[in-house]
Amino acid sequence: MNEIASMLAEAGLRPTRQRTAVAEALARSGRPVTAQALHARLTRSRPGPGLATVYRTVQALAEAGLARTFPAGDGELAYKLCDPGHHHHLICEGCGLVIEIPSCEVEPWAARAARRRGFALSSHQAEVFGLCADCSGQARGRRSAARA
Amino acid sequence: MNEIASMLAEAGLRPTRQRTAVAEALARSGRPVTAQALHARLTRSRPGPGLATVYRTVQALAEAGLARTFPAGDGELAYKLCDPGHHHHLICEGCGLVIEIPSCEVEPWAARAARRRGFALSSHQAEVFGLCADCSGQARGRRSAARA
DNA sequence: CCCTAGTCGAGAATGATTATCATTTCAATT
DNA sequence: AATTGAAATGATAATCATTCTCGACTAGGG
Repeated sequence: MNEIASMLAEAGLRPTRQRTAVAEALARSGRPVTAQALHARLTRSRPGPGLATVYRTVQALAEAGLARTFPAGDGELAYKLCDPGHHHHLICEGCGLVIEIPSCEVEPWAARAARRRGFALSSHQAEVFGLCADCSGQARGRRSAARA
Repeated sequence: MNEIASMLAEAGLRPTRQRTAVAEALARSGRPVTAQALHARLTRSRPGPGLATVYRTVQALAEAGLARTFPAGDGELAYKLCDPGHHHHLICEGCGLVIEIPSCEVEPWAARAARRRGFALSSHQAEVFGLCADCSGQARGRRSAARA
């Protein structure tokens, strides 16, 4: 019934209680989360999936193309539920918010760059970093309004 | 005297024997290498810098802007000596060859994408993947010439 | 030559990820 | 509702890259 559950099923993953919980938590967060953080969040109060299961689930989601990985600070990996199609990301350096950019105007540049050096193009990848409206607004407000 | 040594000195890193060895090995390789691999290579026959020193050195190089990091397979980090300026990379999925692409035609797209969603642009990053001339040539040759 | 900050190195410690394997659950079927 | 084989789970141990510790060492200025 659940939207999340059917998404799992379509990817060939049995929608178990644990997997659904992991995928839901991932969806709820909306920004990249590490497996560790996810596990902590899921087991803070109520009992939740085991750590190994969380790892297995996020990896399965990534393999199925339903999630993307982001390098998190040190060498850790963070995961985020993403649309399966090709897209890029706009990432807020303040709060970690991630927005998908569907249109791909990078393609021609990538093709040209590859061809020019004798490469057979296979794919490309691009991310844009900055401060989201909220975060840059806060930064500006802190100067002028100095609100309590 | 050494070119490598003076590069280190300019970055505020004392050009010790160990550091120079690490930087030279990195330069010799020309493609991303993990700290582990670098250490193995440096100590295979002759005695070389300790593992901790290799880690410290590649990190220092990265912080100084003389090296870039690449995610290597699993969660490991690989390092490669790079020009300090802004550039992108063309990466061969066959042999790991990395070519720097200096011109940045991605900038306007990144700026537009950010502005359109209220982001204050701070930076962007892009990589192109494919097969280099040699690797795609081999793939083709294997079919037609089947050379020994 | 002596001093001091910067370096080194060997090995212990850390911490994320993965493997193990007995147990449980799924879901299709009887 | 009971059966069943495969898939999934979880507690824990094992791995393995990376970082820390701290005593020894070095370079270069005074």
